[in-house]
Amino acid sequence: MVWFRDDLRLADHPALHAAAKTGAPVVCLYVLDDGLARPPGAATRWWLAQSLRALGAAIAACGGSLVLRKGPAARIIPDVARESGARAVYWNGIAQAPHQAVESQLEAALTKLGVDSQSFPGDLLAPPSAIRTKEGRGLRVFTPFWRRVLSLGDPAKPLPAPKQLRPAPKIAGDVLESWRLEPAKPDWAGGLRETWTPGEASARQRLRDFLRHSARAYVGNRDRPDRDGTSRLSPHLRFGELSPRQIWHAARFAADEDPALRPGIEKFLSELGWREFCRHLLHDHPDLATRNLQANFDGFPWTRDIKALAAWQRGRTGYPIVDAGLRQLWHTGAMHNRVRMVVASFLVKHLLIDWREGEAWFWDTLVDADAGSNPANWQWVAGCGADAAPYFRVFNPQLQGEKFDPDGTYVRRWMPELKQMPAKLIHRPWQATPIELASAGITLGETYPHPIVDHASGRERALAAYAKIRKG
DNA sequence: TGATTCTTGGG
DNA sequence: CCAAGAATC
Repeated sequence: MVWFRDDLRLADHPALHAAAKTGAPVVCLYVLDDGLARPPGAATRWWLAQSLRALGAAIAACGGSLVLRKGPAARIIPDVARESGARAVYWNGIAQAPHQAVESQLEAALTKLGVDSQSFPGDLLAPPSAIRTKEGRGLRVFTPFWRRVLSLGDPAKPLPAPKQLRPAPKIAGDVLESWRLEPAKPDWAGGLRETWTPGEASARQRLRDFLRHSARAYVGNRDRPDRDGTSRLSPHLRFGELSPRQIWHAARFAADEDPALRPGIEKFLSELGWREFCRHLLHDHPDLATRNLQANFDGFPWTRDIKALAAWQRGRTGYPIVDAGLRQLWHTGAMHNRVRMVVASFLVKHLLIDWREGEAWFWDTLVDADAGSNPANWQWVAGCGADAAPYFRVFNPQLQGEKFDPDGTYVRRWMPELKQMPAKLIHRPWQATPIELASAGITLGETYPHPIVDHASGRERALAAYAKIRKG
């Protein structure tokens, strides 16, 4: 039996590969365990449903079948092992405390039943145990961390997908729809369906397309939300439709074939490195999503402002680049990386709202919401993280817009009310004259809001608040 | 993976 | 007056 988790693929799946190699019939099992780790948000639940459908179809095409069960994994899996007469249960390990706890409970339960169990690595380029300081601590700064990972050389070559699976005896399972992972009334997932095709096949296609078409100009384009320059692999990676080492080897191969890709590939792989870094951080700090990594932030004077938080969530802050980002998120379940930094800085610095509020919103709305990356990067922006952005770095939303979306293409795409605004003014509508506003069809305060905080005074307020906790 | 303000040196 | 760079938040 193979227990599938955040590894919804057939290729480079060490547990599945090992099970298929035994030549015995293989039961493929996915367990929806709401009590394990952090309950998924609405957007990731939607993705999970699509990805499970794709995985089920792929397994069926090899002659096997995917069994779905709901409940505590440590109880369900031994149950299914007994029902199916499984001799062994294999899975790919997840280096996160709650998952590791379940893995060891499960191992004990299976041993009691006389069922063999085995866990395989495959979710990371390097295990946390391999990247330690002399004192045995995890690295807290990205650059030395990534250097250490690179110094280990290439990770193992990806494993092939099994060509055939011997069918196992029929086991009762849930119907996917009964899990109600997808929204029904209302069905808000239209924008997600337009934007994404979950599943392993689509993930591999996207990787190929990226390496073929976007890697060359990645360095210049990756920070430009108005261009199509990023890989958009994050949700596929989040659900393990691709493994990091598949990406690593495909990218290296592409760079070897075409040296012109090398700078882009190097930068791209370092982004994979950030994912790795965040997961290692989560391994060392299981409470990453709730606790400031820098304890002096525990007394930070956050404001509770429900109305400002709601304005931010719905993209009604009066800063076009911020609002466009949050609308893109609401519609598609994703946001361009550059804009994530801008909206996060705005929430935490201009509005002085606790980073956990923003983290929770992203957790619920992002299709790529990741237990490591999401909290680690929010902490980074807030300045309380391991390798934190300096506290005085307050993004100016107007300048960020003008620099990274110079023609306003990105803003216009997500903010139809600003469509008529000329590029010169699109990132600062509050400075437009009444005539300019009228000819763009905008009434400030009605069709588009006034800025909910003034940038200069918001910046001063943030610096004053951060000054209070500085030395602590 | 910043922004702002002040200084400097050229026109 | 302005661009470029340094200092500071």
